[in-house]
Amino acid sequence: MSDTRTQILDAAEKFIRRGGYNDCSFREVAVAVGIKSASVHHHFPAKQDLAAAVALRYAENFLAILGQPLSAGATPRDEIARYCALFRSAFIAGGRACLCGILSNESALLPELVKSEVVAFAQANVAWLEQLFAGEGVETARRKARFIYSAMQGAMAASALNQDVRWLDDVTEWIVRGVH
Amino acid sequence: MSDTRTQILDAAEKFIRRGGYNDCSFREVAVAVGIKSASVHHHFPAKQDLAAAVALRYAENFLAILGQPLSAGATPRDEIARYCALFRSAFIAGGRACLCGILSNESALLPELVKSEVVAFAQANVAWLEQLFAGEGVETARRKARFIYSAMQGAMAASALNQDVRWLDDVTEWIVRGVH
DNA sequence: ACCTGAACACCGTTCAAGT
DNA sequence: ACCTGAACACCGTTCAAGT
Repeated sequence: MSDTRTQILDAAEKFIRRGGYNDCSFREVAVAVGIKSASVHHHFPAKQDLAAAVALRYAENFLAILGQPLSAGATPRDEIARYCALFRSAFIAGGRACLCGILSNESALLPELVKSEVVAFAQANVAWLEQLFAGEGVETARRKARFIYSAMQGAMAASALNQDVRWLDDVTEWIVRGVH
Repeated sequence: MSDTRTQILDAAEKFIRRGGYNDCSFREVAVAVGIKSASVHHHFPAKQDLAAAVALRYAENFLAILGQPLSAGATPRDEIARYCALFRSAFIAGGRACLCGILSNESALLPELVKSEVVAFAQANVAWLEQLFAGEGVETARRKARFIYSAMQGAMAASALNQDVRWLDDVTEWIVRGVH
């Protein structure tokens, strides 16, 4: 049995992935955990604290799975394929878009605390990808990295919208084939 | 002086682009127009009717600007550049992501009526792009089209998140150069 | 430390009532 | 046809009060 704080984070992540920041309510989280909504505020003073904690936990887990790029003799192309596959399995598992992708498109309405976590996630992703293109100059590396990250986030949104993983597959296919 | 219905659509679009579906409230729309919130329901019975009408108007305008592809001797590369530039100017004008891109990432929480408008927008975009690659076989054309649409939507979200149009520029640069 | 009930100003929606 | 005030069940947040 996990502690109350973890249960709150689990419930909040589920609701945010269901329908974004506004679709996650303290009252619904409280029911899922088995406490009262006012009690949730004891663990996370405001909603932005809760959402920021969810985003941080998601980002740390995502980046931990990515690990160090180009280890064990993997080629850049191998690593790009692995990167894309990670998005695919995240979609298959959750049936929905990347948590930080969902929050990205709500950026205009997000409290500053949540937004900065999402920005950090995007920057960490791009930094990881840039290492794959280190030999090609900073500008090209940055463009390629931003391009792959953007395409995967867009494909995730489209797959979620159409409830069809083949959007992700089509985009992945073209990225792996075309970026060289 | 435009009619009440148009004023409601204008206000609703502004609020949706500010912060998504949930950040657009009948009460705030009513204040912007100068009527009471109950009166807004006379023009649009439920919130999904209002949001669907906003999405439809946005899509029709976007597709009208795109027009017929490959007319006046334009090459596919010209048209791709024009397509990307349209997203850029939409971002510059609104300072925010594509209205249908914002709604895409909220797809899980959207009422069916709104979701189907967003799906139609995505399909119309892909259909337009597919015509640019008509000679390359249906599967390649579909992959390229989905890929460009996804990358631009993701880049829009990233530009809005970071308040920096250079995300869009970097991705556009790579698409125009790389898709051939 | 952790939880609670009650209150506040918000929200979408409904409806009987006005012109 | 178009608008309105009042009510309903929701929301995030606060706070005094309990253990």
